[in-house]
Amino acid sequence: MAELKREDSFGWLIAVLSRQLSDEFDQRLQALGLRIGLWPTLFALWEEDGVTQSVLTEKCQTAHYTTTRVLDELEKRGLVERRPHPTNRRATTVFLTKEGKALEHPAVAEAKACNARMLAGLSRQENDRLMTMLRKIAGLGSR
Amino acid sequence: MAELKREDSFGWLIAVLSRQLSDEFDQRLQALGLRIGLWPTLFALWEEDGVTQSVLTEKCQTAHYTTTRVLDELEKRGLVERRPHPTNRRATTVFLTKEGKALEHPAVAEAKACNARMLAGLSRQENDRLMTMLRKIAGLGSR
DNA sequence: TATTGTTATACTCTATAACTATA
DNA sequence: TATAGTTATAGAGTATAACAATA
Repeated sequence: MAELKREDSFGWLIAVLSRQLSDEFDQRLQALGLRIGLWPTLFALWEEDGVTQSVLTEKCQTAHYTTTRVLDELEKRGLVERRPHPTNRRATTVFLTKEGKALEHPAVAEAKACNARMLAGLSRQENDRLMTMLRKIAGLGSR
Repeated sequence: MAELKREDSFGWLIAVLSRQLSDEFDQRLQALGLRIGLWPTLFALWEEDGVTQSVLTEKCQTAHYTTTRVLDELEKRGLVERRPHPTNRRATTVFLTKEGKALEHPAVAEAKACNARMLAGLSRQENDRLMTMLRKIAGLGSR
């Protein structure tokens, strides 16, 4: 008999849910010609574009070389443009193209659908309580 | 302005927490000479050893080739033994060695410490409610 | 023909580090 | 010397598929 039960481990539950969510979301994004690896960067740009790559790196909580490669792919697909920074010649600023901007609505709709499906079994009150606690744990204040 | 806020997305919160947890847990396991990739298989064996690889594959929700490689590594480290199945000559049964069994207590202690640190900001009642909701979402009944 | 397990291959993510160019 | 970004390389996870042995 094990010393710990799976279902009693927060980490185990989070790992299971994370896997379920990323699988489902990745599949949904395929319908838009995207993949989940492109999502954090696109999302950050929908929040605010015209920022430098180092800003994107920080917002995505990823590594600078990952940002480089994701932007290469996004640029190749015509979703973003790299433009020289007006004053700092080392820096590059990143802008969404019209095509990149147009993807926000359908992509966010898929994200919302994904969340809704996962949380379908909870009441509105449970849903709110859950989100509040998760934000607290993730270190985002109670809001 | 974005159509969706990060902190309002269940999926985004789960992804952040999953990353935090796996980073912390992996670091804790290093102190025991383990890594996180070995954990699901070891955990399944602590629950019950002497099972076949296909059973482990199912319990770990992974792929059969992953089980093969993880067991290769565990065997090389002297934590498990593969033995022929008594009646089915295709199948292999997997047993923990004394060393593999001895790791359960310290490894589970790290898992519990990891969970406790993540949930430190919640009251006992919040903790219980959170776990109940997560189990529900993950499809594990309300327990 | 289906099952059990191994191997080959490839793609993504992650991590370290070396590199260019600018500040 | 530090910053911004690119590139090379390697380890780990994941996926498909081919394969051998057995049922």
